[in-house]
Amino acid sequence: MTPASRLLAWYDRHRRDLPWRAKPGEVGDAYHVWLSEVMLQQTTVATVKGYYADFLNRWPKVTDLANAPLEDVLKAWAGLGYYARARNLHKCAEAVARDHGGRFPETEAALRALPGVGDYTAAAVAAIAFGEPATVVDGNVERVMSRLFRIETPLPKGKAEIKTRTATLVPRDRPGDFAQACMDLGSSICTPKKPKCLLCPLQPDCAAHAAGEPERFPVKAPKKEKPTRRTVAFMPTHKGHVLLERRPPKGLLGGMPGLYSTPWEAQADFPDNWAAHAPATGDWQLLDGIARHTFTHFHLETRVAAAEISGRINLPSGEWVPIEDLDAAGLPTVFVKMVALYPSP
DNA sequence: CAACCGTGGCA
DNA sequence: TTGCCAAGGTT
Repeated sequence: MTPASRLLAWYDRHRRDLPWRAKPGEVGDAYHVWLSEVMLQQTTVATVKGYYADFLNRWPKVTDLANAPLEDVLKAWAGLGYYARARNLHKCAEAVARDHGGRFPETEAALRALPGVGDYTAAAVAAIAFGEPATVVDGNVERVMSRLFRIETPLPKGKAEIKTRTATLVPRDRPGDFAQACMDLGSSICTPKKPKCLLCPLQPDCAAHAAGEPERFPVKAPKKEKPTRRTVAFMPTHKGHVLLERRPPKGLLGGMPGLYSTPWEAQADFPDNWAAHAPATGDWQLLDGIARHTFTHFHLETRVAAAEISGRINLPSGEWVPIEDLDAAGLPTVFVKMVALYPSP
């Protein structure tokens, strides 16, 4: 018995039924596989399920998604995070429609050239949807393989070695199932903390288990500390509406709607000249409470100021939204937290 | 190649 | 409460 055959036998017994997963023996639909893989980047299965169903219901084919306005796609993506994924998702759909006749290319290299498709996603779609013997390496596979082979090189440097070792295991006949089996094993058995080695089909092959130290792997480079940035955000209201800005198309929360605010800067306290950054003149009053949110590389603390705006309004990029419709405005979570400080009637 | 880029769940 | 982490990609 090889590790791959042990793993596939385990997979056939414990296979999870997921919305984007093909029935046993069937090949996956490339559009479904791609959409799910992009959504699953750094995002949990539980979170993705609802978004995946919404997207497929609204845009049944990749050409439908290509024809949708970017703004609609961003709004449907709101709350999922990493909004560059949504921008690239739309770009990729356009590329498939325009350059590939509405069908996904079937080789790993051609997939890799699409926007938002990196090494992992290209390999996953190639293996799962097209049966190509591609080597799929995600966070789960890194953990499984670093333990199996007891790889001491810290991540991310050790990823090259992990991919090389993984490639030697990929079975030519079931590369897609092998990839999904590795990921399922990593998420259910070979977990970061307290791995269930007694239930693991690879236990007989596992070097880290043999050494009695599975939890020490994968070895990772030390992380940097996150600074805290502080800002004052503005809720300019007018007859039951609030003024939102459209953020610049790239960068943090790019292309998404949000509240106007002072610049988000690392500082010991909230800015005292905040009123100078208000998007309109008014009797600005700081609301009670602090909204806290953590991004990938910094913490953000926000105080919110509100004012009823009267007189002439002249703000080109802003949009007035009924306060009661804010939950449907497609706001990123950080702004949902800020808005929550505003007293509800 | 290191920095940038969200969010929610959980110990 | 805090840190960790989850089916990564781009620059």
